[in-house]
Amino acid sequence: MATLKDIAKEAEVTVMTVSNVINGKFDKVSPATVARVTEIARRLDYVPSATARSLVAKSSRLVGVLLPASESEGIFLSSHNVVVIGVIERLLREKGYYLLLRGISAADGVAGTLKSWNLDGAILIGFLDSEIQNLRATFDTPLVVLESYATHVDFMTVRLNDRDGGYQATKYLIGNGHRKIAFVGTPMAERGVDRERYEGYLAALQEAGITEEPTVIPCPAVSHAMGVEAGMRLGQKFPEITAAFATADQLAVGLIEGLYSVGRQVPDDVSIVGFDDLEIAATARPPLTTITQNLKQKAATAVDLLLHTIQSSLDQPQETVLDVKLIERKSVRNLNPVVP
Amino acid sequence: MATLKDIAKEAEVTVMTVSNVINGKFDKVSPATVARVTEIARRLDYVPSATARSLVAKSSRLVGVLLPASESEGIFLSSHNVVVIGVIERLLREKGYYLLLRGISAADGVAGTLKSWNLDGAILIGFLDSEIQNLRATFDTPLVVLESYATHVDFMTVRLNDRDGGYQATKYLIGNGHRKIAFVGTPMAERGVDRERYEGYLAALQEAGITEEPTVIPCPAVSHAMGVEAGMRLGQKFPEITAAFATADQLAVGLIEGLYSVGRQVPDDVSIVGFDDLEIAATARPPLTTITQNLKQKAATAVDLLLHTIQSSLDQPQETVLDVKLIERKSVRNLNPVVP
DNA sequence: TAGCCTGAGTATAACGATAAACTCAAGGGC
DNA sequence: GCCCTTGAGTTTATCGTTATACTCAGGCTA
Repeated sequence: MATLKDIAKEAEVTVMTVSNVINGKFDKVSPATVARVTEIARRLDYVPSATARSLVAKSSRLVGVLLPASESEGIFLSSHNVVVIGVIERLLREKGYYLLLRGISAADGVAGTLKSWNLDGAILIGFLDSEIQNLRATFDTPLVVLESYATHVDFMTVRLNDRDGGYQATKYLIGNGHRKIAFVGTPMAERGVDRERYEGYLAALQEAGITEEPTVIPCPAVSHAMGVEAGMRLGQKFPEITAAFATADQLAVGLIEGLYSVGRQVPDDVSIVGFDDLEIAATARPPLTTITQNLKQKAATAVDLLLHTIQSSLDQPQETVLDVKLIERKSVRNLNPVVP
Repeated sequence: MATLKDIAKEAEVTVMTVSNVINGKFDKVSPATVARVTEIARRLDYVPSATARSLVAKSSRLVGVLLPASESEGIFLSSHNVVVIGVIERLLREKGYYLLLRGISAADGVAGTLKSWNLDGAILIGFLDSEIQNLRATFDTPLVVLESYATHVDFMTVRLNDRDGGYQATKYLIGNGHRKIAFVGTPMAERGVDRERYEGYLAALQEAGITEEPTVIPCPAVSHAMGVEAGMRLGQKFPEITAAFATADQLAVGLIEGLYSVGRQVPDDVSIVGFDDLEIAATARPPLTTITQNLKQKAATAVDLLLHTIQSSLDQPQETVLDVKLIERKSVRNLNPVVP
């Protein structure tokens, strides 16, 4: 790898002059020298050393994308995090930043030696409240938090309007004539999103004047298998239910299968609305009506927020709430009489 | 951030002595000094600067994971690449390396300024032959290539035994009494894996003495929608076909739906075997019999190969072919008469 | 007692780049 | 003719670490 020194020797100037040319500070250098140095740099295929630069500059142009890692399995990338990370990567790249991907395991001294890279900032995805506090204490760089289940925010956060998601899903079911609507999820969990979604669900019920006790099928995990189990339970123990709102698409897809296995069809017997709009939602049978989030917008907001904070060095707590909307597919049956 | 200098000042020794303590070179330092310096380092929460280290050392402890990026959409992470990257991340982390995730777009000056980080090595996932040649020319560090569609290999590669996969899938269908078996994929494409799988398919047919011209449904893209289309075509134009081998699970799942839409059921009317064992294979209806690959093994092999090459600095072309196996689910019907 | 080794450091230079201060000749104003 | 400015660089110091060579006092050997 060619260095400034190599170019300087060949061009018979000092490294400083070459540095000035490379960085476009032409007011210090004669046009003839600029041309000569530029040509030599191109010929030697010169690329400035990022490590040397970040040593002298305050900035490393390195952004961490941090995810929780279990001891045995490493990081987990859910299918929407995959999209989010893809968008983050592209935006950072376009802006001249580099992405350090890193799993943070609990045992790992919180962030281990990650500090050594002098990150300009980091995006945290999917951590619990306490973990975020730890990370925040370790890094003095700007941090943006995504997919946080945190209850109180004293850092930059981007999250969905989960409450409105629950509300829209439930209202849609009600609009299709359903009144016995189950909630499939964990309203009381540490997973704050489900609590919010549950509140939206309740609000919609109340607005429609549905006063009976809501039916909740708790799901301690978010997985297909859990959904199947929930579906079987729902089908067998709650025959009066005509619709369900599931707080995750994996659950919703499992639900369809669980219901089917106990002889109940979706949407003919039970209607379902999911949440997340994962790939499986579109390809499920029937295709799943679900709450969709603008993942690209989420990622872009996070990157914008982070880079803006890095550049202005004003790191203020701030919460950005993104809209969600319902996307209509074929998992809900309209119970309303047809108006002629 | 505390530096060696800060510690040195407080311990009243030179930075060199501190450096020796930090790096465990105790033969140069008295036990008393070791204790004192260690304590101060801990108290100041010292972490060595990776940038400074990689400037002086030859090694940066940084490994690139490079993926193709389209101009508009950024990198694409298929669901098995997600698993692969997760495992790569964990293994690198355990070994003290850091992962730089980076999309490479064609327009991007091949690898742009990525060289500036002085990567110790890189893992390339999913590039075309020509792109790999370009990247190889840009980087003088060890490279391991995964999911390559390359036809000839003059670098380290880890790939599946695609031919055997095609063979196993087809043989399984034959074993279940099928003789009219379609191939759904692109045998002639640049995508070399399909060609291999096609060869395995042909080999199995031949072995079973099936001599009729094979039925091929070409699929220029690998997507659910493409599969649906193929399924409709298959169902309508080839009513004699009782089974199909699809070279990707997305195609297979689409196929099920396409067949269904023209009135043919899987597995009752048509049996299907897929390839890849994506998450959607297990949750499809019916659950898809498919060819599965050991993704963790693939990732681990790549990391081992890379780190070993980095440490021994012996970069030799080498091809590692991993076994695949068929995983039996419910998308194949047994046509054999039941033996009493 | 001169010479030598050893333990415990220190001093210097280097990695690649940049910021800031300095040099030094030519040209301009009055 | 003298002083000041300007253009086109150069010099020096610095970022945080590490490798290598050096110092220097005390103890040991012959």
